[in-house]
Amino acid sequence: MDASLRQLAAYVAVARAAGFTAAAAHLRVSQSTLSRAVSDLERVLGVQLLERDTRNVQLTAAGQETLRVAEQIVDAHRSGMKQLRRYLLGESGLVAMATLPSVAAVLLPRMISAFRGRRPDVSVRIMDGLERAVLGRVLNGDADFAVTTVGTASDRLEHRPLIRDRFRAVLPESHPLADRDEVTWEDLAAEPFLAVGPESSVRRLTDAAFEQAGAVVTPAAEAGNVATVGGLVAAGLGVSAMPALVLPLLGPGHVVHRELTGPAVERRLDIVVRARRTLPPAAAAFLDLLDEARAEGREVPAGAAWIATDARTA
Amino acid sequence: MDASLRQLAAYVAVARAAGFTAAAAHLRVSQSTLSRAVSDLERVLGVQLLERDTRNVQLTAAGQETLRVAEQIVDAHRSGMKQLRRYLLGESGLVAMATLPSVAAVLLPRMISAFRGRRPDVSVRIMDGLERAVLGRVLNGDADFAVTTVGTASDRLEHRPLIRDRFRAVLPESHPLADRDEVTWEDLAAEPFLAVGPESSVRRLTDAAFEQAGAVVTPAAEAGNVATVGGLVAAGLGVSAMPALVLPLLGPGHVVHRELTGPAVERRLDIVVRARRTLPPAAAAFLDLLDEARAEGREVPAGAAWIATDARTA
DNA sequence: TTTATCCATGCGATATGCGCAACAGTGGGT
DNA sequence: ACCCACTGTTGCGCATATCGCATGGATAAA
Repeated sequence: MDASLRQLAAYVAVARAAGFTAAAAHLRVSQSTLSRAVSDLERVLGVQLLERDTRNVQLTAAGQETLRVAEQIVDAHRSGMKQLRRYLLGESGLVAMATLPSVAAVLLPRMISAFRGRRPDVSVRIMDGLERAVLGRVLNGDADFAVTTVGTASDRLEHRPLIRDRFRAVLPESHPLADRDEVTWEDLAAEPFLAVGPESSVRRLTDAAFEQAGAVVTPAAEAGNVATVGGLVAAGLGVSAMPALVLPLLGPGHVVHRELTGPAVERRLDIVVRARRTLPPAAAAFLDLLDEARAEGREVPAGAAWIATDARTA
Repeated sequence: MDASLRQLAAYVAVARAAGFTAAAAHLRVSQSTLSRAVSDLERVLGVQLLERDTRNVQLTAAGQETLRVAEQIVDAHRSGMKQLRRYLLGESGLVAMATLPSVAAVLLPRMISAFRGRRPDVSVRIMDGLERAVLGRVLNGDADFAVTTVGTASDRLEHRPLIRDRFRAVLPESHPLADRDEVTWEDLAAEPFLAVGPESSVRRLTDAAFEQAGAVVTPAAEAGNVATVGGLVAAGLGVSAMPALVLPLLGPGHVVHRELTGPAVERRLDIVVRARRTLPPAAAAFLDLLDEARAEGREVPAGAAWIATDARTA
């Protein structure tokens, strides 16, 4: 007892073209098809919609009303499908990413800017936090993916290595070590070391670096976030080591940074997605953009470097 | 490349019921049908919409968006069809009628009131004017039908006699003829006669009545509308004759009216519609109401009387 | 381990949709 | 007055879509 979309679309075309032949040419179907479709619609509705006058067709009163309604329905379908197509092509929708504050502030902005330049109708949501929280966002579905370090692997997550981020020594401006072009972890171990809190993935890596260098370092002080540590360094309380990408977060204080040699210590930033789960198209498009930027070797903040694609899940 | 309504509706049902079996029971179709429909939709869109987990189904991100869109489309179709059904049943829409002022003011109000009581969502538009204008409204389609006198028949119009409206003598309160219960056209012919303008259908009938009575009457005065004529009568300038339905329009002036005997003169009010043209459903419903009122012999203003249905086109 | 439940799929019957070709009505041109 | 060009309708056959039944594979519950 319901009119089909096909019948309604056919009717709209015929009514607008004021003729079956013209409408058929417009829709690229045979004229007899339209004749039947409209005839069927009239039969289904139980009303005559058109006054056929061999020369041209005219709408009856019921035809007018039916045209209004049919246009609404057909338009709703057309615009809905268009909407959906755009979404599925990643041209609309939302990219929800979780990431570390440093990545959010230093690495992502240029990526997001490029992305929004190409896909202005896609919203980007960034949820920054420490590693644990970031991975939690991905696991519970709040975020489509994460760009973060990964301490312990989970079989519910998949990783794609993205960026290598070298640690650099962070020193007070007037510190003796600041005279050198490069310093070693042993050099740092000999100074009062200012560490970030144990929640931070950076802390895990500095601890490991010192251990690897055979040094036992007890932090002279700890702070929850890197900017605070930077402040402590600027105040001359000691030295620290941080990945290059976080350095811009330290602000314009009186600190300098130098290359860190000896054991090359770096953090690896991975793209992390939920295992066995397809990404929303817009998110996939964003990741494609990252891959593209990597393939083109597009510029990345100093101290960071792309990791080639063929280096697969670790 | 477009999803069919059937696929979208199936998907909405499955997504809402969170399962194929439950949705199938709800839609009264087999489960396999839904399985295929959703599968087809996924194929058409090129995206997985549901995570099938043998126990229950979950929406993917694309599934969420598709559900939003599919609901819009399906709702638009459902509500559109409902709208249309109501229109076709005459439960919504517009009744546009053209009629004479007296009919509009005296006969129709009770009919319209009854009609709107039953079909409150139908608008009623009344266009009043003199016979020529009224018929013009019907001919050009402004009005769905008319209730009016018809001087000359047209093959582009169809008539259905509706109401017989007897002429009555209209006299100044203190006029000698006012002492009688009834007067004749000859009586009136002996008095100064006050006529409505030649445009009015009433004028045609009074002229005919005098001629039939063998009297030659030259109006003592003419006025464009009956209320003015009533005023002239009240002022004692003469007498007149008007159909019963017109009398309420004269207002509470000092005029009286009496039965007019001799040749029984009446005007016939017809329902007039365009030939070979189907009425809008709401208008048809209104005419049905009139027929029903006639069949039940429902009360009609004094001086007017229903004309039986079997008295066909004249 | 067994059972019940759920979704996917092969299969055959049927309905629907489509274009071709032939037909029928009508207005303009000759 | 006649004919032609154009319009919409309809019969027909083919292709495909749609449906339900029956079946199979997988998994959670008993």
